[in-house]
Amino acid sequence: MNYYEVAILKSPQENLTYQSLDEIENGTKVLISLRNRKNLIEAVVVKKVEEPTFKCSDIGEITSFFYSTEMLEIATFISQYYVCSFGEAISLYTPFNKEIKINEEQQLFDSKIVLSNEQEKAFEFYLQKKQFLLFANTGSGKTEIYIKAIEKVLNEKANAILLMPEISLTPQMENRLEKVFGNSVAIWHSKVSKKRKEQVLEGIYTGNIKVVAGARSALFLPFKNLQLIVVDEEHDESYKSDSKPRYNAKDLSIYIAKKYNLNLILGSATASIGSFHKLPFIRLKKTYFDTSKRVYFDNSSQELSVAIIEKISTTLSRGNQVIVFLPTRANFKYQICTSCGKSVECPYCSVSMSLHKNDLALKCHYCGYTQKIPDSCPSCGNGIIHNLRVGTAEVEERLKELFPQKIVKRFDRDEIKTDNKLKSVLNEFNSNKIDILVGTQMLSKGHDYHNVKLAVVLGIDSVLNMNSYKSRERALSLLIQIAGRSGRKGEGEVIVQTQNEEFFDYYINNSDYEEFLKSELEFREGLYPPYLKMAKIIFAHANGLKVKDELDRYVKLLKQNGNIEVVGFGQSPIFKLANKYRYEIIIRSSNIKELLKVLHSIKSTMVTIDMDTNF
DNA sequence: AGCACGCCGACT
DNA sequence: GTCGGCGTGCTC
Repeated sequence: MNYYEVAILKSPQENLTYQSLDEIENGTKVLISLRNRKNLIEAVVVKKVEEPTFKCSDIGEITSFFYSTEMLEIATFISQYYVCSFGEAISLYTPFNKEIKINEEQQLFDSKIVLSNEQEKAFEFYLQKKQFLLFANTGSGKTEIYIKAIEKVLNEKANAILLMPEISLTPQMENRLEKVFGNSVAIWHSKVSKKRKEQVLEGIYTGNIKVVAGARSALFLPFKNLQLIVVDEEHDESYKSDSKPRYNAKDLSIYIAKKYNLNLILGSATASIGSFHKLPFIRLKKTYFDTSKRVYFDNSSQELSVAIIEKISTTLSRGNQVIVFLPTRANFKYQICTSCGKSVECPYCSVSMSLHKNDLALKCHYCGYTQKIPDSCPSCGNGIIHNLRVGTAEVEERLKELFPQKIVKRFDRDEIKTDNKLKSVLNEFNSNKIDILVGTQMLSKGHDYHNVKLAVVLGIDSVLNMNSYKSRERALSLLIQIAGRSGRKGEGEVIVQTQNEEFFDYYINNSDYEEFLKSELEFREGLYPPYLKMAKIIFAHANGLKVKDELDRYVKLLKQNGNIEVVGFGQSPIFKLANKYRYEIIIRSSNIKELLKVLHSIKSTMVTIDMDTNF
């Protein structure tokens, strides 16, 4: 009889031991029974072990799917670093299939791309360093370098992965890749249909699909000979998963590339501080079109000041387009009573609800709860609910009043719900059928706008004033990303509404982002990442008293540990979410081993651990 | 995470 | 009396 340690897929429980008469290789996917469950469940053989002291059950079925040694190793790392079970970590992967034969036919690609001198230098740097940060201004031609690098790897019979945040939002990348790699490239993200995913997997198994451009999950596809990972817009915080395992696909890419000596390109116009600290970088500043950008500041606090309206008006009268950016989604972020100052809160989550004018309703952004707009304040009964902080729909309405002869459209998650809608709005905009596009973060994410000569940035102060050590990085990179959308060909203007002109002006007009990264690194030394590690311990339970007790118990316990520091603790920013009360503890340490030891020692059903949390 | 067990209130 | 609520605890 053989005995095997087995990890149960998607289960938080520890590995168990099963027996079988068969000789089973490590990584094989098997089906087992568990005492309390009626159906067979999926598990992975981790290793062969000695006969245990307790009685074992038989392995029910051996499948033809298997996880490679590398997959098992990386999953081990994930379970250690991001604090989850091995079963949860390995579940991120799609296994290989033994039954499908690989098509060995060699295919050569010719991108026909000729790199500029600057780009050539960056490519040489890549060949020399293997893993590097492509710190390249908007419009300096990052994509050509990605394609060249992918082309080279594919022509050496290897595979490549290109990670992008929200790839479903960037159809132009898809087009460019398909032009060069044809049927050998596939797109992979959560919105790809089940049927298409099966096709793509089949293609990866047979070797016909050699490169995948995708979201986080593309990192876990069963490529036989992965040699390159490209992480586009590497500063983007959406690479961090917010469900268990809470891994960061960018950080994991760095880990994997270093461990297996793979090629790695992290690309961004506003490089993250972490990557800037960790990797050699090359700067690409020159843009194809000689763009001259002028950035103006406006310190008014009205939604649309006279100066802003004038700028928009001038731009439009010259036949050019305008984008207007806001950090919030709905019409107004907060509804505040003019008499008692309270806002209307969601009954399930302790957050203020947002106004959706089309539906005449208040909507909770976290749980989706919707209610009618109350006629008077629900707290004091006599005040009127007043709108604070403007949103996209409100600005859209205002602009339509101001420029009735112009076409104004909204570009946010409420408006753009499908791929087709996205493509059609982008098409309309790029063929000049829309004059002003009003939107949120979505506006800043890598789209090419050809005729935009003015970017209006509203509400950036609310990003800068958020209570996080990352606020400055977030606000400045966001501003630069949006500014990059204006004047891609020729002259462009940006007008920023802010009370913090000094900060933005210094790094935009007098200095640059590299300078900012260096000063920020100085500021963070000894206090924040990348110099030390931070983690958040989240406590959640329907019983508010119970969870508070648990929090207090752990605060006391953690404060006694000399190897880590309790930075803070208390109610979560959203105290009540989906009917659960939430508290959190933030800890940090320069000693990663000790930090992880502490995190692994926490055994509580109320707790979720978030390593390298996006504060 | 599931899933069962078990101990309490409300129904034919 | 038993149906079903979800709190607690276990899974080789």
